[in-house]
Amino acid sequence: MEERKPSNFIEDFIEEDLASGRCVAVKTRFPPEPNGYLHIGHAKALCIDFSTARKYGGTCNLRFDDTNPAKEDTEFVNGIMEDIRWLGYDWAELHYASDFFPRLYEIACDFIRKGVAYVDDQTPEEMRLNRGTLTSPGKPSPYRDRSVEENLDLFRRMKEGEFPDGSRVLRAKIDMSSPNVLMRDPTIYRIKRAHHHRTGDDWCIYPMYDFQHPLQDAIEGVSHSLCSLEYEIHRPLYDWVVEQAGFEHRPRQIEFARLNITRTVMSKRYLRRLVEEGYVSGWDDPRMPTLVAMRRRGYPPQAISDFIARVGVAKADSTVDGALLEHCVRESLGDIAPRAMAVLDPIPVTLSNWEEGKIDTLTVENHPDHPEMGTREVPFGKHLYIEREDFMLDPPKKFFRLAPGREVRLKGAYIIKCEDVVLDENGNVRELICSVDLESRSGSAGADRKVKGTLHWVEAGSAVPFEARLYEPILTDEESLEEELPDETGEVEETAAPAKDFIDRLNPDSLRVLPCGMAEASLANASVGDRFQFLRMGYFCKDKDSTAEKAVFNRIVPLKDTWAKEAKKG
RNA sequence: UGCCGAAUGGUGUAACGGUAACACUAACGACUCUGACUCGUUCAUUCUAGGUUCGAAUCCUAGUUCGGCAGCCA
Repeated sequence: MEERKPSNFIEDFIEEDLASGRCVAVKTRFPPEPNGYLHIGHAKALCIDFSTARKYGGTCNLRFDDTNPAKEDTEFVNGIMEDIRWLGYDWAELHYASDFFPRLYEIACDFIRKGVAYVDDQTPEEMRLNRGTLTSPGKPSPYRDRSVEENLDLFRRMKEGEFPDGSRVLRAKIDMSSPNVLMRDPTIYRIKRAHHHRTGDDWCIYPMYDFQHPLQDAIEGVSHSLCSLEYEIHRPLYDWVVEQAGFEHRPRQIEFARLNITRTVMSKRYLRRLVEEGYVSGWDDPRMPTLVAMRRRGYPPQAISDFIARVGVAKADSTVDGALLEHCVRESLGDIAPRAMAVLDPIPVTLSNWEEGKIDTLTVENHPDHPEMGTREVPFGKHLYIEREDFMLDPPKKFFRLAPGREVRLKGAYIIKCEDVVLDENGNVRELICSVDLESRSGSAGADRKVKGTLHWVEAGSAVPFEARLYEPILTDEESLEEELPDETGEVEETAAPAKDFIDRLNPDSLRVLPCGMAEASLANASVGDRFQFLRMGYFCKDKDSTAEKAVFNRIVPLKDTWAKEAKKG
């Protein structure tokens, strides 16, 4: 049998549990709340949950923690299921916390009977005050010692809808002076009249996360409950709840650091704001870190799982460089995306010594490393387009593209020489007049002459117009810049300017639209979702906004560009 | 001032007492009909100070720094 080595601390624990017999079969769960779309941060948790189970021959459930009807919706449960499948995972069992409301209610009653839960009539404000502070103990509620009968009655009446929202809660009776504030009689049920997307108006009381989650894990028979670091402090409560409920089988909660990516918003709250306040076009705006957005933008799912695998799992907070994700996307696309030529920002080129109306049909490979991907035919004629940035009137020394009097090869076609430049009244380049070296046709006997640069191009008469949408990270680098400027005294005054709203950190250039692109004729047949490498410009994916008149292509990710860096240096 | 947790290159992970590895980034070079890809080369005395040991990133002690916790959110 193949040796199975643990590759992170979670698997160390699992090995330990397997060896000690504490756990017989590995069972995990992915427990999203359906209150938004999944983002790449969820993808990390998801990949860990599913792949860990898979590695140990176990199973992983999908469970919707739908215990807060105010924020949840069916739209999100469907979206979440779609995203998980897109990433290539499938769940063993599908559960909704809401399916277990009756059972959870019974367990809560058991807690009351055991004397470990009570109904509290304090106002939220009173509860807050009596909870104490981080450094001082809390005070017991005056209702803490109600009789079992009274508690049972009150709790039943809470459920029956006799009391207004917020008037009472059910609390676990633990320890009001615990150094862990979460253990100071946490609320486990609240009254909330809101329409639930699955149970409708059947219930007006809903269990809290700290009660529902551990019990649900135990009920499902989860062996390892993997979650992010912020729940670490909940673990004693988690264990307490499971123990009080008398489950023989005790799930083990293990926490890991969540994913952060540079210049990326990764909080559902903020993502929601971006959508609701119109900073982006929706949850699937290609600038969003949501999985729907990444899918629309053209990220292959395997690039995401590969990225997650490379990021690793640890307990230390960290921020991964977005360049790693881009690298994973390029790597997976490099091999599978067919090549094509498209000019994003065209300059017309007229070939002075090419006969008007004459078309030469060239055959070009669809992938330089994969001949089996075949070839396609590309027309070449007197009128062409090249990329505006591939021409300079007065080029610096290291620029080896087109300039007055210079030669370049047009990819798969001929070598041309810039003979004349037509400027408009503002001095902008309107058109280039070039001569062709008729002997230099790719593949012909005279084609081995070398020139410094090779450009992509498109034949004007057959070109397909399109709109290119180019993306950058949604946040500027500002945050790090701010951090580099600490006050001389080192003191951060409380009167200092409040932390910048993240809205102020939004990158104004996160979306750049180039509406006048021209693509080679073969792109006319592309379908929405098709991905290509536009030679020298990056990987692109046809967007759903495309119309019959004009295609829209999202740039998934640019190619690496050492010239751009060179040019920037000045 | 309480409790819980974490500190390894620019970034993220690895090394499970035996002499710091892998990936990304960056820089330089080779190759190139994509300035891509590919291929080379370069970039760390493991937060600090003590201690244990033949030997410490790993163990111990004391600090330092960072993160989380006082919802009727999850």
